Amino acid sequence: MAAVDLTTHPGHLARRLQQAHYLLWNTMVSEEITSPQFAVLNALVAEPGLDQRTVGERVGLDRSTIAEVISRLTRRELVDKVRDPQDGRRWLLRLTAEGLRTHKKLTVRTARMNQIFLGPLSADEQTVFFDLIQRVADAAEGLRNPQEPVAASRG
Amino acid sequence: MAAVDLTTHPGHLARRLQQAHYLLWNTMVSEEITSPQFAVLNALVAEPGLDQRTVGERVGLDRSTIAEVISRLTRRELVDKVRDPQDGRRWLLRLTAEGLRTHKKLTVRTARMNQIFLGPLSADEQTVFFDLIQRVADAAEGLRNPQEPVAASRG
DNA sequence: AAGAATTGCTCAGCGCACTGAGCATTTCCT
DNA sequence: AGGAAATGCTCAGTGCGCTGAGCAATTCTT
Repeated sequence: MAAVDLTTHPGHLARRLQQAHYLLWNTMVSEEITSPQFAVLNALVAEPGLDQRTVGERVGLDRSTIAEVISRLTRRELVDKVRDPQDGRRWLLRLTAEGLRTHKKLTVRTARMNQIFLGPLSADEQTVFFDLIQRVADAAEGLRNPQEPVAASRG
Repeated sequence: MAAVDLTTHPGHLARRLQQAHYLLWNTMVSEEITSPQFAVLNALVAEPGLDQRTVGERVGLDRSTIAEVISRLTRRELVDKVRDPQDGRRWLLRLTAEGLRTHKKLTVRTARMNQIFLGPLSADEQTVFFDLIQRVADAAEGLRNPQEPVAASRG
């Protein structure tokens, strides 16, 4: 008899929120391209020619996951991958024409979907919603990636 | 040049929030038992003898996922599974003694973790945080599971 | 009582997400 | 120049999460 109320557990809420989003995305945006895939396309629109690791950093995906996502995008010919001639370890990534078209199309649909998704909240509440989630996520990420001790400042 | 700002995309924020939580859980709560697994244990503490589908409903997992989670929990001997003698389609689920002990232990650690996780927010903000996320998630789930039309109330 | 529909569960297939191990290239240090 | 360290990526393994197809037991209908 020590069951806990999961509605006060942020992890549980985060999972439910993401699932709900996933379903809505599937019906309103695309059944082919997923939300993380869109995030990658978007990162490459902003900064063409990024390498794989950096793209992962921009969208918040680790080395293994970003590799898989990109392999799916290249298989669909939305992204091009070429070895960096300056540094043979890197793959440089770039959208194809088709990739750019896809990004454009999904941008519109995503905006529509977000409106529906956030519909239950007033404009003010939406702002708060973004702010709170971001602060929590940023702080937690900070716990894992402790800042470089900013060089040795004595002591 | 039509890149979008992902920090205003609830889906992206939800994913980051969940990842951040996942990492913290791993370091502060358990490397063996995951958050969804804990949710299942918790549901069975509250209502012993539930069937698989209903547990899934309680914690927000679909039929396939709940089957996998439960198979891991039974493999670890935290949960017992017996055929319902009244209805041969059902598996009835119940915690083992070990499962109960595990739930107890993790309840404590989870509470500690939640404090850290929500640390960046004031008490008031935490309340708002729960409220906003829950409203959005509930509404989105409602879109997918439209209420039974409450019988035919004329026209 | 027999057939149809429903229900609980399993299985295969896809995709996201992480870790640890390992490979190849580059860079850094002596 | 030559070895050590760092860096970008891949691979194998585990777990969550969804869909569609299918099986077996139950319930509903006639």
